[in-house]
Order: sequence, then C-alpha cells, then structure tokens
Amino acid sequence: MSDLRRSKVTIKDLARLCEVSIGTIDRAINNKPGISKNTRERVLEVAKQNGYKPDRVAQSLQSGKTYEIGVIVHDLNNRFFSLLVDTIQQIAWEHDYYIQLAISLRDTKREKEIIEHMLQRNVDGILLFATNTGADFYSYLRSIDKPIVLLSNRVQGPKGAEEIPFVGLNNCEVVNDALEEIVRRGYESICFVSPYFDYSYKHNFYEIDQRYRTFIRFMQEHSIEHRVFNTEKYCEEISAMELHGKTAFFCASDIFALEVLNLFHDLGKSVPQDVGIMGFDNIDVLKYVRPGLSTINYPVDELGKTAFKLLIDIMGGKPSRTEKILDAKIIWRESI
Amino acid sequence: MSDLRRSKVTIKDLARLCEVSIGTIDRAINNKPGISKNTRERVLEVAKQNGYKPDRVAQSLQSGKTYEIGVIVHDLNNRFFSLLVDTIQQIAWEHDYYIQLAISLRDTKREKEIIEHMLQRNVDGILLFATNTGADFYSYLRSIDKPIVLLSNRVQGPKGAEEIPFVGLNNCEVVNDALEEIVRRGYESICFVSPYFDYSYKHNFYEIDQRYRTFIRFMQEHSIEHRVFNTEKYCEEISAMELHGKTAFFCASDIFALEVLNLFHDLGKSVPQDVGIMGFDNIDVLKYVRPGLSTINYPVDELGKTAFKLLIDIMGGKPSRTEKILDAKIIWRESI
DNA sequence: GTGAAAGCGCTAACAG
DNA sequence: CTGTTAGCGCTTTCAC
Repeated sequence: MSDLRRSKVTIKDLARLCEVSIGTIDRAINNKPGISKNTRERVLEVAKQNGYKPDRVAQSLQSGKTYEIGVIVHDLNNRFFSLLVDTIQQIAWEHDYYIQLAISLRDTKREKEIIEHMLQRNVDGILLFATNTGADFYSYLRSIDKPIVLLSNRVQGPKGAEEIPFVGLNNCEVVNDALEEIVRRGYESICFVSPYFDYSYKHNFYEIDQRYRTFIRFMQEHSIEHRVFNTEKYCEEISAMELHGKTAFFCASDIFALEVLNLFHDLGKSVPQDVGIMGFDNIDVLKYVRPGLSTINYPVDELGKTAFKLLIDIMGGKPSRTEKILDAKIIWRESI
Repeated sequence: MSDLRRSKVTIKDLARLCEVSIGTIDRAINNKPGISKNTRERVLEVAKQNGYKPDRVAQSLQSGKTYEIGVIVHDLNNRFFSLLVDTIQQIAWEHDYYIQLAISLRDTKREKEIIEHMLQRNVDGILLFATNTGADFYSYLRSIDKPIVLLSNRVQGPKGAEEIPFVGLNNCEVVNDALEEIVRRGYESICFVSPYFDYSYKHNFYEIDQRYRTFIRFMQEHSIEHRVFNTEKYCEEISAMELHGKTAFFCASDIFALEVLNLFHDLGKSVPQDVGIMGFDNIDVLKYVRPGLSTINYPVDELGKTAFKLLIDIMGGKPSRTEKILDAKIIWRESI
C-alpha cells in the first residue's frame, strides 16, 4: 500500500493494471466461463493485491437488486420489537441480505413516508409491522411493485380480494384458552387492559382488536362480570375501582401488566392474593420481575424468521401460501 | 392510473411525455436555474401525475453519497443497545439519513465482515460500537476512507497517533464517586461483577476495563477487602462465597446486577439488608424491579445524538473535536 | 432557456 | 478466449 488511505479501485483500474479489458476482469471476478485459467488467476491476484471490492451501488443500478430489505417497526423501546429486529437482522445476514431499519413511531404519515423512501432506495422487499390500515392503505400496498410481508397487524382489502402476505398469531384461540383457565381458577370478575385504540384515527389495531373481541365474546357467552380499561388514564381508573369478588386483570401486553403490577404494589395489594394479573408477549425481562408474571408467549423469533422466509420466497417468485399463523403458548407463573 | 401496479417512471419517461430533454427535466425537478417558469411547472405537474420518484441508487452512483449510515452494535437483546439504535434512527431520520443496521454479536470476524459490506454498499459513514481492538484494528479503521465514529469502546493507536473519533463516558470518575459513597455507607467488602474479559481473544473491553481498573485502584488505595467475579460461573461462585462484613456488589452492567439480585433472592437473602447491589446503565426496565436498583445512568440518548452529530460534522468536513466524553449520573435507589 | 453528451461502476450482449 | 459497446437512472458540463 502506497497510501494509508485506500482510494477506491474499480474494474477499470484492474483492467489497466492487468492490461486486459473490463470484460475479462468481469469474467475473472465473477467466476464466469470463457476465460483462461491463467488470466483469471492473474486478475484475481491483482484484485486482491489492490484490495478491490465491488461497488454494490453500481451493481444495484445495473441489476435492480440491492440485497437490502426494509424493516419498519413501531419503535425499539418495546422489548418485543427489539427482539424481533434482532432476529430479522440475524436471519437476513445468513441470507446475505442487509437491513434498512426505520421506526414508524406509530405515526401513520411517517410510516407512509418511510415506505416511499425505502422504495426510492430500491429495497428488494419490506417487512412491515403496520401502523396504517383500511381500504386506502390496502390499495396503496397492493400498488407497490415490491414484495411486502406484514407482521402481526393485518391489512385487509375488500372481501374476496387478494390478501397481503401476512404472518401473525392465533390471538383468538390463545386468549380464549387463557380466559377459560382463569375462570376455572375461580376468578369472578375480569378486566381487560390495553392501549387506547381509537378507530377514528385509522390506526391499525388488528391484534389488540382480536384480543379485545375474543375477550368480550367470552365474557358475554359466560355471563361474567367484566370491565375494559383502554384510555390513557387507566391507572387512575383502576386505582379508583372497587373490587368485588376475585378479580383478574387480563392485559393486552406485558408492559401494561407490569404497570398494573406496579400500581397494585403501590396500593399495597398483593398479587395474586388480592388480584390476578396476566400479561401478553412474554418479554424477557419478566425473568427479573416478582411475582412471576403469567403471560402468553409471543414466538418473536418464529415471527421474524417466518416473515423473512416468506419474503424471500415471494421475491424468488416461489408460489407459497402467503399467510402463516403462529401458535402462542400460555405461560402460567405466579401472578394469576 | 391505468395499471394498479405502478411501474417505475424515470426522467427519460418524463422527457418523452413533456417533449423536452432530460436536462430540462433535471432543472425542473431539482429546482435549478436556467429554465422558464412555464416549463418547470409543466414538468412538475407531469412528474406528479405520473408519480415520479427519483431513484436514489442512481443518484448515489452519480454523487457518491447514499445518505445511509451504517450502525453496528453488539446485539439488540441488550436494552442499552436497542435504546441506542432507537435514538440514532430517530436523529438520522431528522437529518434525512437512513440506517443500515447490523449486529456484530461480539464476534470480531463478523464485525470486520460487516464493515467491509457496509463500505461496499457505500454508506456515508459508520457508527461503531466496537468489538475489535488493538493496533491492527486501529490501522484498519484509519485506512478506511469514510468517516467513522466509535461509541463507548475506544480503539487506540500508537502514542501520539491521531485518535479515531470517539464518544464515550467518564467511567473512571463516576465509578470512583460511586465507590466513595458506597464506602461512606459503611460497606466493608466490595465485589466487582462483570462479563468475562479475556484479552487474549482481542476483544474490546475498553469500558469494562476502565471500570475495573478504577475499582481495583480504589480498593488498593483504601485497603478495602474486595473480590472480582468475571468468569461465566460467577453465579455459582457468588453462591459459594462466605460473606463477612457488610458486602456490596458493584456490577459492570444492570444485567449482571439483576442476575445477582435474582441469585440472592433465590438464596433467601434480602437486599439491601444482607447485601448491597449496584448496577450500571440504568436500563428502563428497572422501573419494574424491586427493590429499586441503585445504578449509574448511561445517557444513551446523548450518546446516540452526540455520535451522530459528530459523524455529520466530520462528513461535512467541519473541523471539530473528535472526542466527546459524556457525564454519567449516579442514581441511588434501594438496593444499596 | 434548452439540448446533447459524458460518465458514475458495473453487467450483459455481441463481435471478433 | 478476449475486447467492445450499450445501458441501468441520474447529474454535470458544454454547446447552442
């Protein structure tokens, strides 16, 4: 190395150095036929000597492929998402793909901007944990000329229309099972705690909604006393409520369950003696929380891997089912 | 839209549609002088009509800029890193940069591969939480023709050589302060708990090492009984040790502190009555842990933002100090 | 004001 | 076996 700072060396440089044409360089570098063993070795040697590295941007312009996939999630603050992205990055790496990461912050406008940006950057595909929903967004996604796989939050079109590829969870079944067991354990009153979902803002609450509906249906079918907390003031409201009968709090995510747990701790109530609490997701930090929180395991790893593989299949033009539903497992610990 | 699937429209298409040259299209699109108001408006209108979006890949090839920056961290499992990446992605977005995320898994070989890949993909700069270290790696980083900013883990060259831009923490000062207060609180014996660091594998333990050295120096200067746990079997070893005198566990990260907390809980010991525990990082989940863990706040947000800004400055050729040391704050809760 | 042409680094197609 | 050329979509330069 003459200079410490290696300046970019291109196939043109190699051609000059080897005194052959760029076509020959190409054949050597990319292991193509139609070149003598001798020349190939010489070229490869010179390439190595000079630290030649192909320019992926130029390759992309030529081939239309970037080997990058866009990953869009709500945030990385939520443990669930960081584990998800971790998994996706890992499997992508194994397949020689790179990740362009962007955070939607649950902002519908921002999500659309991100998608547009990613398309301009010519990602080969997109893994989307959607924030938008509705017919317009469905049409928008369908209009996109790149493969997209939705994670967890489905986006539905008109009846009978082709579905957007989707990997999700069997929310209804697992919530039903959990509720049955909770009732069997003698709880007489069950509260549902979840983030605030206001359909008028057009946010995608697909998963929460599934859990919510299942909860309501179950309560009605079994005539069980129930209540729903899904406003921003749920903590105050829960503090203010009077408990009659053995009461359980079924939370739409572990984060809410932990908040409720903290709340009752502050109120001087014991869990599960005074109230039962159940979470959803099984985030890893539960390991450090006492009492052990009963929850429902979201197979994040499987979600990431399945979605990525589905995307790869679609990119490769493989005809595969474009919907996969994963199985959640209930984890009974101490809190209920 | 004639077709649902919008196929890519290029400046050439626009030129054809507007019956002008591509040069004119460029002037209109990119708001350049030398074009009549009339033509500009017409071009912009047609561009909009046809949903023209510039191809960033082609722009990159031409300009040599991608507006992407590579971010390399150890994993996303650790809360610290996910918050860091969250912050970086946020500030990058505000500056119209995109993030290429990769995980080194603390694997030195993989880290180098990642850097090579990113350079080939022509990122404009790299934010690196380094796993490698040593003179060779220093030379390697110096040989790279793109700005790099190191986070937390410094990579040092020979004495007097130019430093690689770096943003880190005042580990020594803050550890010293914490230890002083711990001693003041009457602890007679202090244990240091940290990940296993084996210099023979050439891993970068810059931060841990700073904390460790400060710990050892302090213990020696004050003749305090102390012990170090930094093997993989630290849990067994701690279980087996006999406590004499009021003992504190100073952990190099919250994760270790939480493990130690769990351990003593299982052993039936109370914190802080029987032993004191102190963490490092102040990860957000501590909020759900009881007893409240005393810890040292790592200003992750500031780290991400400062590093990104430094990178931007360097990319912009601004002459700025290439080293920034952030202030950590001690947070006293209940565990010590 | 506008058009034409070169070139970023690479791959693919065709010619010799 | 090897060389030449066109072109991916864009920006820049120079000519009119």
